[in-house]
Amino acid sequence: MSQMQQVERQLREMILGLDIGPGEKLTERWIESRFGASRTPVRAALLRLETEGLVARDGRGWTVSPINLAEIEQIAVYRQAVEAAAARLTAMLTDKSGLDAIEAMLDSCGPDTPREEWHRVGTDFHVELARLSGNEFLFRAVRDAMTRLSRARWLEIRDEAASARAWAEHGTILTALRAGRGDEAADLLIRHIGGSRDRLVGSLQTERRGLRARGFAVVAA
Amino acid sequence: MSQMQQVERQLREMILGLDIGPGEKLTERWIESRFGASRTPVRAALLRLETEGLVARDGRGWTVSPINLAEIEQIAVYRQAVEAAAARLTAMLTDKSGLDAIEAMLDSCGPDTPREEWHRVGTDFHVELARLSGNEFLFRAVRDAMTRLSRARWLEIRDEAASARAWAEHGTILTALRAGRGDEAADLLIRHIGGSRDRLVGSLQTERRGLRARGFAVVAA
DNA sequence: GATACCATTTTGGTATCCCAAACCGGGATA
DNA sequence: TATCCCGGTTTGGGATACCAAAATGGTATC
Repeated sequence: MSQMQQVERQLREMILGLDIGPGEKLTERWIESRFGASRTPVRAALLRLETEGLVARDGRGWTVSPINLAEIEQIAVYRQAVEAAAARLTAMLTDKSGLDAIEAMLDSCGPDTPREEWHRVGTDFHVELARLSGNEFLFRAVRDAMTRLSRARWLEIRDEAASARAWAEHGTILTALRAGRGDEAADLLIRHIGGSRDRLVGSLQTERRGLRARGFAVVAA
Repeated sequence: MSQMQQVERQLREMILGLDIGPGEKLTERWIESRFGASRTPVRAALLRLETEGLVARDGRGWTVSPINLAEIEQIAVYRQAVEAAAARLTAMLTDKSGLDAIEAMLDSCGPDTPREEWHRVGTDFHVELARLSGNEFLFRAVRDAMTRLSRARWLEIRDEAASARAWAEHGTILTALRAGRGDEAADLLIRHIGGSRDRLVGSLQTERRGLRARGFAVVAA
């Protein structure tokens, strides 16, 4: 694997893992020394992460993108559009094996599953569903949206009840899809995403003070 | 403006203007000498154009993305999802001045308007409509989709009747939006995009032999 | 104590150099 | 004639040097 890809992957992991806080300044030279690569691959990695929305230009320099509540709300609307469309396509599939795989993935999460895994599976549910649609653009849209939401979702304070409800909603969506009821699945998905957004934004607004205290930039809605 | 941005803009224009044919090989050194910049800004420009889908990796090297009929059909589905969502948002606006501006843009095209201008306005109708939604992600999605479609739309053989019909559809969509009938506008938009896609793909399939003769790579659906 | 100003350092933008791998063309061979 | 092989050339990936602009920090001034 090329160094550019390595730098990109490691830097993305540090950003998504909050090892570098939202809003923090980045210098090409720091990244260079941190990962033992020269500026050429570093710049390439930054350019790509910029298109992913994980890094942003700040004047002449670079910044880890802040958590942006307005953006989170806009992404929810965007997701509702593309995930509903993907669901309608997926419901028309005759081969249900893809749905089985997604269900197995959901079922693999139990009470003792680490939080990290819940986070990943909760993301992959949506991404893999979009992939099943067979439409590359819908898939990328969902994947990129979930990437942008990743840090916010990680910072969210989720109560047990909310998590259980979300998982139940995933189940009903799968059931509708398996039965070929695309419109119903789309509708459920839209409500599910709306609910997620409300809880997410609410949680972050509550937590805002604490997050700022940790040095995380949180931009208001 | 930085050289990277200049190279990016000029190269994009050459690709969209078919000065460099779809499928053609690109070398960083050729671009470097062509635009009088060094490889650093050239590489940055290529990385960005890659995310726009105008340029693709070909093994170790670079290629101008071919015209891809399968991609065009997938983009249509994607557009239907995001443009319908944008239309529903736009219909809820109380301020109709944005719609007035779009209508004025449409009206500025007359019988003696150059083809280039029709192409641009036909694109901007959709992009500006999405911009009015106020949702940055829907806007970018439409803008990027239209960019990817640009070359194919330019190569399309459009008969007078089809163009007139498309323009009439634009008008009815605006009317529905102005009246706040978002669902109707969304439905009209979905049909409009579907019709565009059918004519576009049909035209390209008919033209395929001729396009190949011009050295343009056209990938089948 | 606050502020304006200047010297120094840092930083991103660019040009250029090196290298290993891929590519290409021609000649030998079957 | 078709195929294989080999060496020279090209090419992208990476490293580094240089520069102008921006940030920084300390100092003199009010």
